Amino acid sequence: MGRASKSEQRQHRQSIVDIAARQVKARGIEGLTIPDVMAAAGLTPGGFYGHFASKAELSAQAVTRAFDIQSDALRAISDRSPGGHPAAMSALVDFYFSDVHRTDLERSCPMAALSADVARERDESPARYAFIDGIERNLSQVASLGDGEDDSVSEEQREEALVAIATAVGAIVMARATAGRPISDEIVAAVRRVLP
Amino acid sequence: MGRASKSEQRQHRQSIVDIAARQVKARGIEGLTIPDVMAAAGLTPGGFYGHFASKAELSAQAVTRAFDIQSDALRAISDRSPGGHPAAMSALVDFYFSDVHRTDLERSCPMAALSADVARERDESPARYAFIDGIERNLSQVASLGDGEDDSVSEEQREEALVAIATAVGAIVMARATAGRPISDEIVAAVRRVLP
DNA sequence: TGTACATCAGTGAACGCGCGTTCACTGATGTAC
DNA sequence: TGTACATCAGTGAACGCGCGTTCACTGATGTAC
Repeated sequence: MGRASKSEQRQHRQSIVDIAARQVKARGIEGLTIPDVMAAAGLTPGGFYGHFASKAELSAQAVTRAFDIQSDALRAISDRSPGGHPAAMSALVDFYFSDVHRTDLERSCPMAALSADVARERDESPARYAFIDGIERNLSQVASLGDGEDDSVSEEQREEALVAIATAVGAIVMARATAGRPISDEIVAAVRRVLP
Repeated sequence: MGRASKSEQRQHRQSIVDIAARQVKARGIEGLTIPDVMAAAGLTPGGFYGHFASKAELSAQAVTRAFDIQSDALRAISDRSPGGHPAAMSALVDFYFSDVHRTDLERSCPMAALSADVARERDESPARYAFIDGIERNLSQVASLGDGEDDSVSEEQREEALVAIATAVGAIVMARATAGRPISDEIVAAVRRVLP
C-alpha cells in the first residue's frame, strides 16, 4: 500500500473509531477485537498501533464516540419535536422501544449496551472514565430535551430524566435478553405505560 | 488423586456449578473460563469434561444456578416480611440498593448482572434459554412477594412487578458503571423515590 | 516547476499468552466371587 | 468378611486457535533545493 496521505490517515483513524463504536456495543468491551476492527476498516492489524497505544485506548475512544453519536441522535429528536419537553420525551420513548432500536445493537443506546461491561471494568479504566463522562452528557440532554436552546435544568427535571433513563435502560436490556418470547413484549408494554 | 467416590463426584459437580454461577455474574459469559472455575474448585482443567460436554453447557447451568440462588434469597425476604406484599417489596428494594448488593457482583441479581451478556448470545444459545426461564420464575416470585403460600398473581401485580424490576435493574447497572462518582448515588436516590 | 530523497502510514509475518478441548495415564473405588 | 480386578473420576501435558502486540520492511508522500 505504501504511505497514506495525511488526510487518508485522518480518515483511517476516524473510520477505526466509528467501527469500534458500533462493534463495542454489539460485542461488548471484551468482544471488541483489533483484527476485526482493522479488517472492517479495510486495513491490516499491524497498522493499529500507528493510531493507538493499546486496545484500552481504543475501547475508551469507542465509548466516547458511541456517546457522541447518541448525542447527535438526541439533538435530532429534540429539534424535530416542536411540542416542548413532554412531546420530545414521548418521541424519544417511541424511538427507544422501536423494533430497530430493540434489535440493532450496533446503532443502539450506549448506556443500555455498555453499562454492564463498564461495571466489570477496573476503577481507573479509561473506558469507565469515557462512560461516566458520556452518561453525564446524555443525562443533561435528556433532562432538557425539547427545551430549545435552554439547557438549564431544574433538580426535578434531572431526577425525572434519571428515573426515565434507568427504567428504559433496564427494560430494553431485559427485552433484548428475552427477545422472541412473549415476555419481551410484555416488559416493553408494561414500562411504556409508566414512561412519558 | 486417583478415582473420586460417587459422592465426591457429586460434590465436585455441585461445586463447579456454584463457582461458575458466581463467576459468570462477576466476569460475564465470555469472561467465565474453565481453568479458573476448575482451579477454584480445587481441580484441574481436564476433569471438566467428565462433568460437562462443553463450556456452553456450563454457562447455561451457571445461569440456572444463579437464578436458583436468587430464588432462595427472594423466598427468604418474603418469609421475613410479615406485612404482606408492600412491606416485602420495600424490603426487597432495601436489599437491592444496599452497599453489598451494589458492590458484590458474585452475589448479585442475575437479571442485572447477565441481561446484557445474554442479549449478545445467539438465539438458540443454552444460556439464553436458561436465562429466560430464570427471569420468568423470578418475575412470578416478585409479583407475589410477601403473599404467603398464594402464588396466584393478577395481571396488574405482574405488570407492577415488571416495571419495578426493569427500573431497579436499569438503576443498579448504571450505578455500578458509575460507582464512586456522585451520579451513582444520585441514580439510586432518584429511583428509590419512585419504587415501593 | 522539476528532481532527489528522507519520512512514515500501513503491511504482514511473527511472538507469547490463555483459551477450549483432547487424551494417555493413574490409582482409589466399587463389584464379583 | 476378605480378596482380585475392572471401572472410571481426575490428572496434566498437549493441541489448535485467536487474541494483543511487535517489528523489519515497503513504497507513496511530502519536503528541500
